[in-house]
Amino acid sequence: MSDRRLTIEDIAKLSGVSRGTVSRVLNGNSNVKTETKEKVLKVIRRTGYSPQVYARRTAGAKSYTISIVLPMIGTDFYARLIKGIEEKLHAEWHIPALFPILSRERLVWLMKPDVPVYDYDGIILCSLVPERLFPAGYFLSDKPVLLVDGFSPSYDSIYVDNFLGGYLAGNHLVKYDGPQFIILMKEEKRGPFIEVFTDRLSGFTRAVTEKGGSLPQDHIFRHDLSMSAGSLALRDIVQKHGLPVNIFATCDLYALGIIEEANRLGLRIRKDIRLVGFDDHEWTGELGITTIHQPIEEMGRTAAELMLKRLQGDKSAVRNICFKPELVIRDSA
Amino acid sequence: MSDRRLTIEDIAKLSGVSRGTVSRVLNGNSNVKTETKEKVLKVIRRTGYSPQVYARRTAGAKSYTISIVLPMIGTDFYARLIKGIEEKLHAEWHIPALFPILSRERLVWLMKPDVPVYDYDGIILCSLVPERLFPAGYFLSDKPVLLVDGFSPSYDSIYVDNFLGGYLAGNHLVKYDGPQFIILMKEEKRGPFIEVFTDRLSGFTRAVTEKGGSLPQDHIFRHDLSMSAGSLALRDIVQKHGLPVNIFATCDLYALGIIEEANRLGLRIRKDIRLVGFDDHEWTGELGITTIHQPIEEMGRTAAELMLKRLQGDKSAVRNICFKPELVIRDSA
DNA sequence: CTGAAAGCGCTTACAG
DNA sequence: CTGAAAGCGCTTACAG
Repeated sequence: MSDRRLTIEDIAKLSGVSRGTVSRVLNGNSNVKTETKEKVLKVIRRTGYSPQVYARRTAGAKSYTISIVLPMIGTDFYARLIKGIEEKLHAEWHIPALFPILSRERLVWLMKPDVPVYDYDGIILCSLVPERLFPAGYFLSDKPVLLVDGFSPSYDSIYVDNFLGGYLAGNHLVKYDGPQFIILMKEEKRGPFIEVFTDRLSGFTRAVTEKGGSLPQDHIFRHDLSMSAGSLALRDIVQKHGLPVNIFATCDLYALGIIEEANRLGLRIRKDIRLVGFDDHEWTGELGITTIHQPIEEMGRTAAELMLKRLQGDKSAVRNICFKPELVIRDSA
Repeated sequence: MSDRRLTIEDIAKLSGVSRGTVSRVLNGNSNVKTETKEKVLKVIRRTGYSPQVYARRTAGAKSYTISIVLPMIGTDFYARLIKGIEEKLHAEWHIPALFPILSRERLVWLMKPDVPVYDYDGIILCSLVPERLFPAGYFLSDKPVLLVDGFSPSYDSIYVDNFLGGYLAGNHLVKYDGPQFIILMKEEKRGPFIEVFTDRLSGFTRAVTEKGGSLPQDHIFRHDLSMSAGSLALRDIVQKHGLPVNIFATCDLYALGIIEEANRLGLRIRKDIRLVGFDDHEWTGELGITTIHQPIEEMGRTAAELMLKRLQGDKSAVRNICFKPELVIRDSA
């Protein structure tokens, strides 16, 4: 046997039919006599032949695959989002291919049109803003493009009202005495990624000031996205400002770090430290963290459903779907 | 302008050259007169033309993309592994496309040959065992296939000695008085995924029994992969067995849950509970968790390097590269 | 340096 | 039901 990969032509010869017939049994739709079909199938099984996916697509077949571009993997947020997307896609026999933007260079790579991201039936961009991503202001694709955890008037967008989320947190924390603090992720201003943390800060600030409070610059802690960032921030806060304090941890991971550090410092959650997180990840229940719920899986499912509709040819106006976050009160505040 | 996507033919006509010449400037390798090149480039820019990736590949181009099949996203382990892979791939202008196996159905999907996973230049399988995955016992691909966090004599494999990891943990914990416990993930026996936790259990058991100790069935806790599993297990252990206890948390996430629960129960780590984790994730340092270090990023980098070599035509014998885990002693034991 | 042509591995009307 | 043929959008020797 030669080393080269088998082609449809080989299978045709081997089973004594034409290339077209092999293609028909491969695709299973059109009418092929059972007998012929069996004959071809037998050869396929015996030889282990498999068609080249890209050749099929060159010839006009669908890929049944959706590109998902996302800033990272490894966080609960994206794991839940992808889970929601996968769930719905799967039901319609589509599947996601993930392209994480793990480095700055990958961002310029994304702007090249001849990259496999654009190779599939549709594209879901997570937490990205096309207007800022592309110099021309628009996205390089003739396929349906949809935004999750991101907003643009020009694209289907599924997102959550982060300002409101911050506001709800603030509105709850101001009921306690003591100063207000916030810890959030450093975000590039008007960079390619959506600035959800900045929105949460804005909403929080609004709530605090509305009640006559204030949020001085040194009550705002910006860090990278990690548990230890929460620990660090708490240490700083307690050292400089004493107790009690109220802290809005703009993601649950920070809240976790804060609780850890509080334990080490022997501080009491709720007494010394009032804490509100963000995301309502599964483990926050057990830890008694009061948090802002955002329907992450549902956003994913909604996005996938809309994408599927677009793929079926739905040409209706751009949809912007905004979910409302909710305060989930538990022990920590 | 018509609605259909521009083709290379359109660009050729528009710039008054042949299709071949457009292709040459697109690929940038062969000699094209600067003048001609500029002319074509201008048309490309003006029209926003981009070539179809799959058509290029049908005609023989490489994809510069590697499929990564992995059981989940959202854990530190896979985030670090992918980071390592991406790093090296990126240096050689290749990129990873991620295909998480989020459901059982996706596993049977994976066995279909006409699926985009097999569409790229190479395939890296994470934590999967081809012999068990495929009925025929071998993998359906004519491209290079490589295993990370998995082992097979028939495929390039990059993995860590999990038995040794468990042994090191046991060897350290037996120095303390009190009974030994282990918490690990439920794994399907001889399922498609590699059973790393079972290996860690075996190593641990060996160390414990070697020193004359024992590990009764009710000292073994099997759960899903979550922080709260650690909490649950600790509650059970303390309730039934009193203090002090020694616990091998076969992943750091369990250790985190244990520390959380210990705090809530008012138990002292190291005094009441001696704890060894697994993975040495970044945040374990801050928490003072004694843990088993495995070089996750390095495994990723090594895998990517080897894959790149295979793509360059390296036909040398199958490589099995086994990394040794190390005990990192901190406060928790 | 560049055009005309053959070829990549498929699919899908079009006939019969 | 099935073969022969045209076509998908590219690339790449082959000439000149």
